[in-house]
Amino acid sequence: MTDRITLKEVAEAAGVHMSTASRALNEETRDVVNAETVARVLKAARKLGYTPNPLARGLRTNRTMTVGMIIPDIENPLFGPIIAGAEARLGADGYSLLIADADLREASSAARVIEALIERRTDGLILATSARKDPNIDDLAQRDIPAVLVNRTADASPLPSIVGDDHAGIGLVVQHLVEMGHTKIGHVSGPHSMSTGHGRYQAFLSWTQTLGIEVDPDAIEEADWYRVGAGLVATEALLDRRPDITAIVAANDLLAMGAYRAVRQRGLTVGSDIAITGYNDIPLLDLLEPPLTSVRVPYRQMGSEAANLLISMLSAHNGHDGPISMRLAPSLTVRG
Amino acid sequence: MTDRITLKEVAEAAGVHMSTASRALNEETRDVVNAETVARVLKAARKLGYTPNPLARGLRTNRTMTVGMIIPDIENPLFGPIIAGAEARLGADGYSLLIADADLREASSAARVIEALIERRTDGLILATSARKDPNIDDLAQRDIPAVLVNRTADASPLPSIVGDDHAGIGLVVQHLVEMGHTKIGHVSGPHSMSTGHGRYQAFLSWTQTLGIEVDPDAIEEADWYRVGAGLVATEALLDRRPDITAIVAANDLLAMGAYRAVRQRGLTVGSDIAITGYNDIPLLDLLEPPLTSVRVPYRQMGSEAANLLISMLSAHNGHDGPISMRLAPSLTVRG
DNA sequence: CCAGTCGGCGCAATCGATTGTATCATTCAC
DNA sequence: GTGAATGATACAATCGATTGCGCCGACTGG
Repeated sequence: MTDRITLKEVAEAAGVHMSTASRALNEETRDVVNAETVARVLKAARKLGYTPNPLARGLRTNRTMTVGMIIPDIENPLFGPIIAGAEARLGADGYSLLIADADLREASSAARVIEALIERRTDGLILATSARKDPNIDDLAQRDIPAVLVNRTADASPLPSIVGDDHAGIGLVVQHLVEMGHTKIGHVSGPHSMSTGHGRYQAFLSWTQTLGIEVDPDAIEEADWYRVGAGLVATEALLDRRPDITAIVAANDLLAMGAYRAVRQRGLTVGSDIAITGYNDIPLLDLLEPPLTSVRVPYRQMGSEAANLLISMLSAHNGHDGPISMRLAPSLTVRG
Repeated sequence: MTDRITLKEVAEAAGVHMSTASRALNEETRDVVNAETVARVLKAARKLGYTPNPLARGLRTNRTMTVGMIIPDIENPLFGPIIAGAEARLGADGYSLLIADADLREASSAARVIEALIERRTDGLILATSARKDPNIDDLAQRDIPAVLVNRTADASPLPSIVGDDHAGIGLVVQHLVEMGHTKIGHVSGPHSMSTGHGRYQAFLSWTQTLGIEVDPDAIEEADWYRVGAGLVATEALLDRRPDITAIVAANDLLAMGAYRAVRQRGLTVGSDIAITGYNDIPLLDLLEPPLTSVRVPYRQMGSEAANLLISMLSAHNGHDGPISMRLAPSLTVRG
């Protein structure tokens, strides 16, 4: 490792004391130093290639300029854009992103990961992991640790969150299907233990009612996981009960793919016999046969808004403005 | 933020001096302290909920227990497993992962990102981003900064790397196609500026020759990017020149999908008219029609091996053992 | 009985920055 | 001309750990 230049060396090169050099280098305190001196210090710093030691600074200021992000399942392509968006926004303000993935199956794992991130003295946390009831969230709020939820939120969350507008999104697909002439629409719902599963389910109920479509509990089946296999099973159950439906709104693209399979297994054709819609608009959907109509959620923006919110919380010298949550508007990608 | 317990407080609670407490808490130095005292300190630490301040420690020891990882395109689902594997391995040794994504289009962007990570005093770097000729890599090696390459490597890289065995992987698909009776096989190659594109291309040449299949430059086309669109264009050019080929080995799944489209646009049927194989075995491929046969690369393991290697480099008190690179064996997932 | 060892700890310097306060030279007001 | 105000900089404490060194008492050997 190359030997690093310290503030003291810069100060000596500029012929001033460390403290003066520090103030000259620091935007905020620059104005208490003579302009000419500032110039001299800056020049010396540039010439020597000075970069402040974040550890020393952090030790003194109690800030690490680092935020932690907890992902339930980093292999899920959903999170790539969220991470990218957050990282870009954080980087613009000099923050770095510490990534940790927690096994979403047990809350204790998430708790451990959160604790590790806090011990690292991260300035704040972005959680992409929450269930509708998550003790960790209340815990964080109680400890006054700056944190925001992204993608999923908790019921009555004490933490601000950035999520997609599931009500609007489901509205898009349901309206689309109705416009296509469908009146018997089923719903393969996501797990109700997650805000997305629950929210989309509620939205489905609400929209079918609003649009005057039949609302039959038998036409709704909950998948116990956001996986293709779970979608297959749920769709089978659904079609067993209601073989007459002509369209299925899946709560997620993977569930939609499961639905594709289930429909095919019955010898029916996706599209002409039964229309299927997805949610999330993950890549490659257009390569399916027939291509899947889905709801596009602005994940990248979601990540960047979450970062934005967290940054504003971290720099709020004044009191909090309370949790300012956001719902991002989705859009419909029509393909089928 | 809760007020944190310091070492001094633990020491006082245990009735010893800071330095003794420090030694007692530290595995390595524990043995110079009386066993009974160690127990007392540990108990006090546990009772008070002491967690060392990584900034203070890092300032003194010059280690942050943090490694940086640079991803060219975090939205590419390929990198999820790599990150997950690395994170898991690093976490086991107390390291955290700082993620940064660099725009792969310009090396200067990568250089900036690398610099930022170094200024953060990361202990080491994992690069998933290198081109075959990458000035950044030589720069890092010259500066003696611990770093490993993952997934892609550079020509004659001075840095150790963990990559997939492209020769073996291409061998798997070519052999498979030959066994299916194909003799006129085309290749849609990835960009030759990347080690994967170049390596698979070389492997294709080598295997066709070994197996006694025709080797015709006209049956090979280089896509300029790992994207569906690029695969489409390349395949069209390929089929224009050689409409008689019966199989295409694509250097990547996305290119394979482009090939699907190109074949269909010509009114041909994928599978019966022209067989297509992919590479990487990204998720959801089995949902294509017909499902895509692809080469599975152990990406998660790749990430964890890279982390493993880096950790061993970081803890090598003795000199380096030189760059120990690895090629991970792929496997074939037959579907079509 | 005395010198030499050694186990066990405490002292204090140190890492590299930030920041409250002291110092000093001017300038200004009255 | 004296005191106060002001601008510019230096001094030194501080953040919380690690670690080289030295001290002290007890034990051992001759």
